[in-house]
Amino acid sequence: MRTEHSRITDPTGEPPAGTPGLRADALHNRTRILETAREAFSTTGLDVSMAEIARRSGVGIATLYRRFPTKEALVTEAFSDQFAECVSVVDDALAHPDPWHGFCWVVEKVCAMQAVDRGFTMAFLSAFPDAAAFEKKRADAEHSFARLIQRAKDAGGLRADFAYEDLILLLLANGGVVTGSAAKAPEASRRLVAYLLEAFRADRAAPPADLPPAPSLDLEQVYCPPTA
Amino acid sequence: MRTEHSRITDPTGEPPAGTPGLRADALHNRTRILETAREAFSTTGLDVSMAEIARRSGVGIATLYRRFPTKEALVTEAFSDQFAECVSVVDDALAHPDPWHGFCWVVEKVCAMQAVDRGFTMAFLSAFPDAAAFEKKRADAEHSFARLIQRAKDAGGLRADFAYEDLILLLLANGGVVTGSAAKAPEASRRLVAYLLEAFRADRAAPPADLPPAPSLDLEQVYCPPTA
DNA sequence: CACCAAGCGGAGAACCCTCTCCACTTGCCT
DNA sequence: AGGCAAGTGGAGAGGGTTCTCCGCTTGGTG
Repeated sequence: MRTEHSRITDPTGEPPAGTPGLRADALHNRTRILETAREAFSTTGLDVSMAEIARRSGVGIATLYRRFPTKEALVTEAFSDQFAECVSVVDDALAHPDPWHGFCWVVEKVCAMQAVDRGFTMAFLSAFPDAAAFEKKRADAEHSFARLIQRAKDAGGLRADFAYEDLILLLLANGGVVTGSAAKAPEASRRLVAYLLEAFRADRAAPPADLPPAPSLDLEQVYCPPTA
Repeated sequence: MRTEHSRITDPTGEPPAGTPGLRADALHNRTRILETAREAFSTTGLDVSMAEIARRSGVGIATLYRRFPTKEALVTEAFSDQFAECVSVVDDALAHPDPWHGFCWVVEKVCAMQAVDRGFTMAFLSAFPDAAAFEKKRADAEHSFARLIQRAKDAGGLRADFAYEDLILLLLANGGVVTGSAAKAPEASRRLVAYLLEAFRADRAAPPADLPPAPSLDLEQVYCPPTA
């Protein structure tokens, strides 16, 4: 038998078990910190200081830093739920009977998430590129999305020269609109997405294809603004 | 007659006469500072420190600050040329015989300028919203652009529900793509612009107009990221 | 050619930020 | 009930930024 304090050992091996054996009060604090952080990052953006989050959570800075050794760790953890939601949105879209509508749905959904949450936008556009925790999920989502694209093309809804990188292009564009349009972000984002989806349609047969080639974008090599 | 040092009084009342009576060496420094700043802001973005600019210019920080009392002043001055170029691009477009091509031309041109100059993008998207020096020019450009839109609509090239705010939408989107795609910015920007221009065309008769209404964006109320 | 205001450089003030150290308190198990 | 590891808070280190102060240098003119 364990002579140590046999913490909340969490017999269910559930995924978010990032909290191995934590004393009850500590766990409570951790939860509060995460709530505060989510709230703050959502409304203000990623550039809320750690001191501010500690203050709003009613804990000392040291506590915050013991639970989340770096700011990056806190951000990663705070947004992991929404990130997972993104992934599941893609999977839902694959289940949609009409490939083109599935495609539109996922684009609209993810962009709407970006629009409503400033911090998520930044986190998503890999403001912290080495958030290894996201990598696996991102890879999965990429794979699923590639299938979604193929299906939508085959069904004739999506133009044939649509490239996977165009999704990143759209996300970056949407990110710019969202961070740029403040309170009006949701409407602005919706309008941009509507325009772009229209341009992505196959039926409006592409004019002399004067579309420049896709520049092989990669969320990894994305520039991260002055958040660091 | 003036008993003071009768500086370079600049008899030509040329517009950029922001330098009233400056000693020769001082003026030389000022020029060098501006060159350095333009270069630095272009490649690195607006978040180059004043100390760095002073160092690269080979002057002390105090000199830099005496010539440009705030960083904002320096940015404003550094980009005033390119800003003026934007304005003239719009005017050139108005001279173009084909309204739709004129419209496309100005959009492509301005977005290309954004794509090639990271600092200009930030400055343009009013990272410094109270740069009063820009206000007049901006107002002029807005007016000219409104005429351009009307002409393009009348000629049947531009879809009728295009709103002036869509230009801002496009600029913000382009800004996001540019800051997000680092070295590949020019290609990425060109591809985005091609997509959007396609969506703006009138001929591809708008489907059941499920386009959300334009959200009355305004470059004034634009959120400025963590540049300040 | 001498004078002196204009111009200069760099130290440092004041303010942010992230993250660390350490003495004190407290939950939990025996 | 008592012991002790786990948990805590706040001061402060170390880095960044913009911008200021002040004593020294120098261009240009009478």
